Amino acid sequence: MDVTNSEFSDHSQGELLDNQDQMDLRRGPWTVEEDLALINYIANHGEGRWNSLARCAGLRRTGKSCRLRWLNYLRPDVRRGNITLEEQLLILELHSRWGNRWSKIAQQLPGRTDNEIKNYWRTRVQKHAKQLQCDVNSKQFKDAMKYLWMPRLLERIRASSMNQNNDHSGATAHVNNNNNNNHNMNVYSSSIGVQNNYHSAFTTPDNSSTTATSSDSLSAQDYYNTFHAHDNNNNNNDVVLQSAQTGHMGYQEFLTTPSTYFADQDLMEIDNQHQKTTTTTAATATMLIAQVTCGWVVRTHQRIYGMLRTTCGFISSSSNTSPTLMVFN
DNA sequence: AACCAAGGCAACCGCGATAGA
DNA sequence: TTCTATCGCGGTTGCCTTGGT
Repeated sequence: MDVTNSEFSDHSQGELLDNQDQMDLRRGPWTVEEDLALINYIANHGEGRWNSLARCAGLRRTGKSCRLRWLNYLRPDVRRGNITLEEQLLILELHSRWGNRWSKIAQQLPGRTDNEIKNYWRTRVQKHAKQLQCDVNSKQFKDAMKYLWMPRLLERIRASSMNQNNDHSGATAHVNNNNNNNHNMNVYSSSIGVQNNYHSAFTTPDNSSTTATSSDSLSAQDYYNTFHAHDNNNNNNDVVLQSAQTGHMGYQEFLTTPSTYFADQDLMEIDNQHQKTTTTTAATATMLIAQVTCGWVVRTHQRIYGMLRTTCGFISSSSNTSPTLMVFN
């Protein structure tokens, strides 16, 4: 493939290059040699000033191209591999909050790039919307995400966590090791404080067990169940209940799935104790659980559920737990 | 084995924001 | 204040892979 771009121009940004430079510029996939040149140069001189960096490194690429390659692929902390269930959950939740703010969303998933998340959204999430024959921004689709997809992800995360605990006792020890590096870690660090803690969570070697697979897709029956209910009754709560009763989740499990029952004021109350910033929605609970089950606190996340139940007025055997349990040692 | 369609993803493009001369 | 260079973001494109026929 001839990747030389004789037509390249980016004059709109004032990134002017002389004609000879433009003739020589390469486009398309990067070669190993180019990657090495970029890595070596940045290792010795640091990043920034991308146009001059490209020239000094002897790369026949635009500064933009170099920056993109570095940020999205070569950076040492880029996290490769499939999007995990926890990450999926976070993406769904954060997108519902922030929309297509890919960069902002990516900041909450250390090692993931905005490009990767954007691609995930466009290929996986929009596929579901297409299956539903509805717009990805429609209420119909958002309901499907909130009441089916996200609870399903939670269930799978929980199941995966259980398996890890049951299958190998080392899982707990590992989590504890992580926690040792994060004394007094606070689950309610929420979107602002998540990043540091998240990183250690993602280093859990067993997280591949929660990697996304094709089975993440909602089945046609799921859609039917949800929207058949929707057709019969426009009351959202009824839709939820019917979905729970007819879907894969058991009713009791459904009741204890945070995104289905959390009231805004409940979480606002909790969230206010830890940050005075954003309005917290029911879906925040989903994110918190995702964080919890990410690995740092697999052993204790059942207690979190208990606390959350208590917070929402669900009296259970775990109701003697209190919000203080949200701080881990 | 060959062809085709769909999916996944890396890379590119355009534009607005920002910094600094 | 204006102009230019650069950065960063979101949208889009197009190539490669995979799965189905």
